[in-house]
Amino acid sequence: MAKITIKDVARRAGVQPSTVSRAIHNHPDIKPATRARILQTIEELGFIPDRAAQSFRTGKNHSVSVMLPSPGNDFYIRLINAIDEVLEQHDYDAAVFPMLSQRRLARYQNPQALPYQTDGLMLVSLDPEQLYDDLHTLQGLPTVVLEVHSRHFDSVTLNNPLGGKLAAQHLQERPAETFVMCYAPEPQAAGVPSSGVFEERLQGFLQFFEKVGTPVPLDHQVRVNFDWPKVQEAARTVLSRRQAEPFNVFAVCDLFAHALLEEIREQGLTLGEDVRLVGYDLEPHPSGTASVHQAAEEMGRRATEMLMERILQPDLPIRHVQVDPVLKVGRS
Amino acid sequence: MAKITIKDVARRAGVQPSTVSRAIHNHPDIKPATRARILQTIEELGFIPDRAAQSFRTGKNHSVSVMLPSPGNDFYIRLINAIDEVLEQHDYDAAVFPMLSQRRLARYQNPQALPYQTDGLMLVSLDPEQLYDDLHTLQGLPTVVLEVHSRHFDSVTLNNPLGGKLAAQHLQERPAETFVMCYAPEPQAAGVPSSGVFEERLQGFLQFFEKVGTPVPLDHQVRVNFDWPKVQEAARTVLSRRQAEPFNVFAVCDLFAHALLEEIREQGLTLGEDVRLVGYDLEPHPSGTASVHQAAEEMGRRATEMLMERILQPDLPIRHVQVDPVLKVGRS
DNA sequence: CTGAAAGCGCTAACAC
DNA sequence: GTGTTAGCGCTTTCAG
Repeated sequence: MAKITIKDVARRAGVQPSTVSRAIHNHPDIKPATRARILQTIEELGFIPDRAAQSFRTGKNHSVSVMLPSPGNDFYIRLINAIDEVLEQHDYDAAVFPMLSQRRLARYQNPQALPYQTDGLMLVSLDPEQLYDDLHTLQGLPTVVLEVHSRHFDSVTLNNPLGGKLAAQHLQERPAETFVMCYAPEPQAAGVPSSGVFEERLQGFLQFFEKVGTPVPLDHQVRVNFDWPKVQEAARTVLSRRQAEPFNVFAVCDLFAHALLEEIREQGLTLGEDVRLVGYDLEPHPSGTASVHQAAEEMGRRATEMLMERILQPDLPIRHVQVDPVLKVGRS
Repeated sequence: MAKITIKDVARRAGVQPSTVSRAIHNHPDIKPATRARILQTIEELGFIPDRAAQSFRTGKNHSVSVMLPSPGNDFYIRLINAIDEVLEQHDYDAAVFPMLSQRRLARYQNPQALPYQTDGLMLVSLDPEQLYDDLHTLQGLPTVVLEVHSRHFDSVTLNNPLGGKLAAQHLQERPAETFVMCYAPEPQAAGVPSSGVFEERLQGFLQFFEKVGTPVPLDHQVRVNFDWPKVQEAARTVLSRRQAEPFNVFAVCDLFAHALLEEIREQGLTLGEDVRLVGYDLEPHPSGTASVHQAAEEMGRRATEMLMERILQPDLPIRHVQVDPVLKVGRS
């Protein structure tokens, strides 16, 4: 029961190993009949090409690594699915590397670590400058950065200021007292997602209202970090500061929106009537709310296509793509 | 700027390639001085061994795949960290494959798919019999199954009946009307975690009370699936059926416990006094509750060690390990 | 269209 | 303790 190699197939089919190789890879210069016969033999013997030998020989292993903070939230799942879809078309596969621990952070400083044993790397919500002590770790590995802008690598970012602006426009068409629940940056945990995106959303939001001459006062901007009890408290604060119904709220991320939704329900307010809430990537999308929809799918597709191109042509100039969100309005 | 190989190092250090190889791998039969000189040269040239060539040659790539339903929850994070820790000691690395989509499910039927290009496989909360149309997909790849029992592979399971029993014991020491919020299986989504674990917990719980002569009546067993609004409703149902305080509740999973906690808070009840809640792997662990603590870390460690052993000795008999949970009582 | 042959980079058995 | 050598399985020229 020794390993079946390309030689065994060749012998059995009465051809040379090189011809078997051509058959496997749909090489044009092969007579269909020969090809069919070889594939037949492959079936019979249950031959499976040795991928280690293939990647050794060709220098490609048809896989890419996706590094991200910690998956499981809806945005990342949609993103990974989009990536998978494009990769599949290129006959590639994705391995996921969630940066769950300090141990991994340290381990992956080493250029020999597993994530870099692929043909390409996608860094999601991770800033390479913060992640790596020395960018040299990536040794010229084809890389594209998602959700973060980078000078050194291809990148796909979301137009966060536009997201804020869309939220603002929506609310401005429904004039009322307007609040925003925004993110208060903390001492940065090493290598984790740059909080810049929330600030960008906020600024896009504030700037719109400034331009139209109705700036959002400071005490209508409630800042909080990601500590759930504090988030709940902040949601209560927002509601307590309102003068009357209806009033408007923009939540820069879904965690904040969920806290608000809970509080709104408890106080017996009606969404879309008493309070107009605009969230970010709300899922499920409750009626009576609006939500800036992040184009996770488009971001994933674009990034994957860029990566595939760079794998084929490593010397391409660096490219940056920005993807626009759209506003989704729940039917009320 | 051609690729630096072991030959370049050998030439520069005035030795043969084989000696360089020995230096890299801490082979005992090498003079410390020679070794030092070679390592020095490796530094100078910035040589990095070609992993593709190494795995081709040795048939090992020092990595294992971890397949799981969808990560992100606390249990899987703890598990992966534990796995990482043991792997690191063996100079191994883990690649994670979350089964996020039907596409992946289909793709990974193919024995040539990426997850199987490693030295070993860990299947977490996934039953190989359901996952694979044909177990032959795994082609004798060293495999260990976690959280699911398997006849064909090494496995590490949690003692779920004991978990239920521990919960029951705890509540029985605090006599009161006792409820349980348990899982109602739905038409099974293909390949996803067997719901059996919840049933096992429930049965352990019920059997204990039966044995001590105070069985839990049927209308005190509230069944619900994983749909959040329905879970909230079920939590309300539990509370509405109580006759008086104090009363006891066992929640077979953290989702249910969270719904109960929310409801308890809203009704202004006091944990540990009005209501004694026993959850499963509650995180954070609120005071006034008890929680069956699943030994994610121990499970991860044991499984990884088993896998390492099997990689070294593929012909070992199949082994099954069961890990006991412990009850953690929050200080009230 | 197919065959012949070289060799990718590394390791391990054996020789000395 | 180190050198010599063969070869892992596959792809890819180059010849015919």
